[in-house]
Amino acid sequence: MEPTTVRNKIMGQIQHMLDHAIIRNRRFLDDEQLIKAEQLAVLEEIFNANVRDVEIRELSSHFAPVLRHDHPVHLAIWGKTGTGKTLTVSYFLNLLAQMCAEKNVALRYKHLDLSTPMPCFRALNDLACLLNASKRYKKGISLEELMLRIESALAHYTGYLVLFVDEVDNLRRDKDTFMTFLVRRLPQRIPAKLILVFVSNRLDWPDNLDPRVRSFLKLNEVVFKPYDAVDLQRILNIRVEKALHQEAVEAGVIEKVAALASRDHGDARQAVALLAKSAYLAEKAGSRISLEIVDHACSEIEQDKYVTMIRTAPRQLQAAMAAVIQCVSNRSREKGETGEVYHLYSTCCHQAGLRPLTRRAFGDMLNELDMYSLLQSHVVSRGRYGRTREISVDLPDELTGRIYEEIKRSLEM
DNA sequence: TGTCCACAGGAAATACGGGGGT
DNA sequence: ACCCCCGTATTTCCTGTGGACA
Repeated sequence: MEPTTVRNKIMGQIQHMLDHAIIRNRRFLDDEQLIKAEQLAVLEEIFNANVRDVEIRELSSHFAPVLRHDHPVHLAIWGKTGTGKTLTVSYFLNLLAQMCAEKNVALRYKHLDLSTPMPCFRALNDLACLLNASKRYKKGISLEELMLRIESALAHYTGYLVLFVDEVDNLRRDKDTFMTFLVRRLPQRIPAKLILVFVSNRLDWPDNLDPRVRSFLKLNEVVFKPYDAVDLQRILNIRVEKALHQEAVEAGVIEKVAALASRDHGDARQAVALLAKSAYLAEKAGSRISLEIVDHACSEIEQDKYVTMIRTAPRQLQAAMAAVIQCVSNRSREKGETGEVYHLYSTCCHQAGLRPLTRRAFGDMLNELDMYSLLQSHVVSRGRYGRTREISVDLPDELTGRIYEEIKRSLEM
């Protein structure tokens, strides 16, 4: 091909992409990439659209006594993931801190983020870091020492101290030690007026708490309901304004994304992800975002979930899945049965340098894969030819292929 | 009707691994 | 550094099962 032809072709393609640009500011489709101020700006708009109104009002009435120098009780907040608990509370506490500053009420708030599971030690350590009371330790310092440092850091502070403990149920071991410290010991040892705010996504969270702590803990409760379709539409609209060229979004797209998201989770983050994927696909195809593209994006996200699930699964589980896929596809047969699949599984393990588990454990793995709906299995009895499980894979062929490739890569086979 | 296949799946035993205490 | 403890993963052992077949 003539060099000029190639050049023209490439330039034409680039021009075409520019003409059909859909995404104006990619960063606004992914919260991770936004800096704090921008996040707050987005939030502000969301709240201005009357989303989370009820919850904010409850928070307000809970904290109102602070401005009258009263001491409110502690607060527990429940809601599923992606319902905006963390963001709403941070936003609210920011505002509250501002208001208090204006009215000369001393108030500090700290956000203790337990979004990854951690034992009591790390939680205390993080808290100490937040209060500038200590540096980060891996070990080598006793819990008592940490507690003392926290206490001495606060020894001269007499105002309000709001401690926002995010995702409390991630406290692994010794959670009672931590809770006892926060609920019983700390308030007695420091002059500050302590207000604890616990966020959790499980309703039954206080149930497995030390009864002594629980009875001591006076709680007010706020529940965050999942977003409904209308809320999600508002949230999405804001994102569209910031991130996309509006004319590239066909009518009904937002409604559709919102409906899909509210139907099966009500998680705002996932709704935005779906919008982002749609925009991305549309841009790649050089078209506007249409309803079909949303469907397409939805199924891709769905598929991606399966692939990441298998990618992050333990290797044994991967080997088991590989065996099932081999059995179902290679022999052009619909169903596999336990004995045969187990045999294939042993071979897989051998190839991947794993020690095969026993049949018993293998059966449990099949159940697990079934739960993730990576396969379907049910037991049948074949009379005097014994009982077995009929195992089938009910996923699009293309997806099965992707999963298999993923496993091969991961197991190096 | 009894037998027996080829596995399911429960319970208890055991191995493993990581973290805490000394 | 060492040992102990505890929660989890896996194994071992075992009983149960539906229906074809004789």
